[in-house]
Amino acid sequence: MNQDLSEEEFLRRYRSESYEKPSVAVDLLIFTIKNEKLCIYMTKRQAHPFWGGLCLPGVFVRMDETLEEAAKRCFVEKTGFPDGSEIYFEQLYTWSGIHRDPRMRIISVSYIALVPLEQLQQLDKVQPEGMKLEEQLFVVEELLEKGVEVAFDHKDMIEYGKERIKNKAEYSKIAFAFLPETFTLPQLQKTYEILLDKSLYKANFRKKVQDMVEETGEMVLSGAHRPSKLYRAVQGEMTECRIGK
Amino acid sequence: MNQDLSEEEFLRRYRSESYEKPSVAVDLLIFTIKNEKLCIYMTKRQAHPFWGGLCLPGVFVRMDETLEEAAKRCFVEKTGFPDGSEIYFEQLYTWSGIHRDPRMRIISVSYIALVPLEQLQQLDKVQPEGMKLEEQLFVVEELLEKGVEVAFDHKDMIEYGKERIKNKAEYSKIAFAFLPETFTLPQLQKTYEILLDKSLYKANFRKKVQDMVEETGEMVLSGAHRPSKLYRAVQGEMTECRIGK
DNA sequence: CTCCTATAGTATAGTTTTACTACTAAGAAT
DNA sequence: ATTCTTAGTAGTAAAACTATACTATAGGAG
Repeated sequence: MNQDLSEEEFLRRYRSESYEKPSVAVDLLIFTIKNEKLCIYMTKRQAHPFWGGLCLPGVFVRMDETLEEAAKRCFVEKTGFPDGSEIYFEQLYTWSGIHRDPRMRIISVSYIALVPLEQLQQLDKVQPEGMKLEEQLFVVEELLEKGVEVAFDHKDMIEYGKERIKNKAEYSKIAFAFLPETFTLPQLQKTYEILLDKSLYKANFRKKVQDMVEETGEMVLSGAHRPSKLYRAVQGEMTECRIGK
Repeated sequence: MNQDLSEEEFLRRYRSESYEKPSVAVDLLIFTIKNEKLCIYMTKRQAHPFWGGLCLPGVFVRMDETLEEAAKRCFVEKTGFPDGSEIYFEQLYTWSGIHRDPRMRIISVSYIALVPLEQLQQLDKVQPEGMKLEEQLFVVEELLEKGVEVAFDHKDMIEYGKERIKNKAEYSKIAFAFLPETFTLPQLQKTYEILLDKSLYKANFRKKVQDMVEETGEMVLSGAHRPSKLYRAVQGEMTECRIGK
């Protein structure tokens, strides 16, 4: 046996293939905003364990794909989403509890996907009958309540994902990921308020976002009142931004 | 074949063991501050690939341990660190590039450990001769320069870890993790300045941290000038804090 | 002993941000 | 025309932040 090799090297070269390995999966948290509430896509389990419980969509990671590719594959397989439109993806956390799946050792890398509701509704038009995506959206706050049956450690994932989104809403532009290409400022403000879970002052809010948006020139009418201007997100990376205080 | 099972379930129950799986490893980023610079512990590779290049310590994840346990085991194996004193650990990111290790598919979960230099120096007293930890500390900024040979994707990890620390320094208490139990405010300020990579105003800084620290009653003398008070971090979770702006 | 230098620590003025109120604007409904 | 509703703007007091100037206390030089 080659004494020049470090232990690590030794392990890597000679024994790794013969050791038992955990499986690696990706679980996907597809968030959207519906009826002014943060919602997440879940399916009902039709098998043991956690029969009847709600669970996140997931796939096993293949040998020829990265985690991000697996997450996107998972998204495509569940939603029938066509290439082209861009979806916000972000790695969330890697979960490794030894018995998190009672059947076998699975390490799961969770990913967040943020999708405007309009886009999910678009996708529903090309779904095979039955299974409409929109009908599988659950209000995050309600899922997190005690007593709700969520499979595996997926409730922890949702809690963690919700917090991540809340934190990032403060200093990044992720709120825009929940909105369509063009939107009004009241819509944008409402989105921030939902994510941050607090109300904001209109005048202050507008000052803060003014450098992140630009007018499209169009207006939208949404009821018996003054119409509002349509905006779009200005291109380019963040120039710094801080919304919630 | 049971048609009641979802595809996912089907995979999990019947085929997962027979599929090829990636290996799962943990790589550890041990950060400390030395000579007023952010440094990281690295070892020199004595084998192909990347012979002579610097790399992070890592271990394969065992079937009976979580990722966090593997990270701590890695730390103990490299440093001889005794149980008792508390070290800050945090999961950083999971790296999955298909050829990130040219020998085989390894998915690596990176962890950050923040250690006060004094503690590494303590550990050195119980090291087997040779291999002093302190001598394997490298200045992060220098490592990230072009031309420096860092093995695998470990340069990306270091870059990412550095940014994480910088960001978290602003709104969390991680700066304290680089300091011993007791410290002076100029020391704390310097730590923040190193992590945030900018200078801060003394008076303003002190106002901001005043609720996070408490006086020990002792003083320290460090030269031909007024001595400074010793402080310790106040217990309890963050009450909110924002240092760099 | 006095003065000088160096760093510890404090006081405070000026600026920006935040919290909040009050207004005008523009559509629909009556 | 009047009223209702939401869009959008103006302005202000209080709080927080930025920046500078100050005092305090040690060692060392003369």
